[in-house]
Amino acid sequence: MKSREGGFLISKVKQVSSRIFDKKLKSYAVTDLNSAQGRIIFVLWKHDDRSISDLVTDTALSKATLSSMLVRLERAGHVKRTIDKNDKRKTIVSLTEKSKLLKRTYADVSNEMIDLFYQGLSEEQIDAFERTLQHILSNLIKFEEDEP
Amino acid sequence: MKSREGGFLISKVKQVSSRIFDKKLKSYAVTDLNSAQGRIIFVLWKHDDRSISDLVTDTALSKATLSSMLVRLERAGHVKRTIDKNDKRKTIVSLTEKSKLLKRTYADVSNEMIDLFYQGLSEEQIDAFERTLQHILSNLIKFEEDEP
DNA sequence: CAAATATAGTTCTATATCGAACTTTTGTCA
DNA sequence: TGACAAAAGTTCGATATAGAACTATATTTG
Repeated sequence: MKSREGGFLISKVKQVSSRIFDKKLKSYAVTDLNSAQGRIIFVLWKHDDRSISDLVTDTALSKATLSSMLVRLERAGHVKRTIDKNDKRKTIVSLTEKSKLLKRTYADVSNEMIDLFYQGLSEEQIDAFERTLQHILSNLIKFEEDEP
Repeated sequence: MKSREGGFLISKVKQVSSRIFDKKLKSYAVTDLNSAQGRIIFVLWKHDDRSISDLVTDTALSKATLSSMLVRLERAGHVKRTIDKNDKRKTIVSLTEKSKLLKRTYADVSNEMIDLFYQGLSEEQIDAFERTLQHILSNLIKFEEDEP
């Protein structure tokens, strides 16, 4: 059987790309948002006013992680948290104007990252890659849901 | 242009798979080694007695991260550190007997992870995926080396 | 309806991660 | 050779991350 090390490779890619992403953000004078926080803001740009449970699903982070990250994001003025009127257990996380202004710059950095990622690969290869990645993510999420 | 989010997907896959890996290790009664530490031990299994700089290359972690992780790994008895006779700046990291005994169990957990990862994919798809992953990693590493 | 259970978040504690600044040792070169 | 530069690690302070235990609210069920 062939030896596989997809998980190891993914860890390395994640490590290096986070470092580069953070450096690029700084080079664009984005000093009060890092790549980890950006992942959370990113999902809110796609769908604002989400509960923390929703963000757990969207980001694949634990609720403990999100809880503390949101404190920092709120302190930095990127999001605000309000309690859901209809269900007082829920917290609704919303973007502020400040974070909306960052969207364009963040998108530029993201695009630079994507260009770097996929340098030297064809559209077909990229399509196949992202499809496989999505498939792997589904496998993992299904597993995590089945044995909590 | 098509919207790409490979980096975002990879972050999520890394997040979920690390959580699952840690849970699997515990289920195998491996309580004094987690997945992050395992990544370091893993490269030492492939090539023992490496300097910390070598490990920076092999693991894609920063030297600051490795420095503190190795303290914990040494304290837990998984590795020992010795100063290179010929170059006193260098530290040589070596596996202990204890960590060698873990190799089989760790490999079992790794294989379970790989099976889960690639469930429902063909050998060809997996080959292509790992090749692309390797390509992306090369792109990133080259970039990081070029602008330090 | 009251008690039991489930859901949503927070807090606590520990590890992981990194950049920047630092020390020590080695290498270079005028 | 002596000063300067480069290389190898460590330390420090900050953020990221998660499991376990906890609080508060909502839902289910007898």
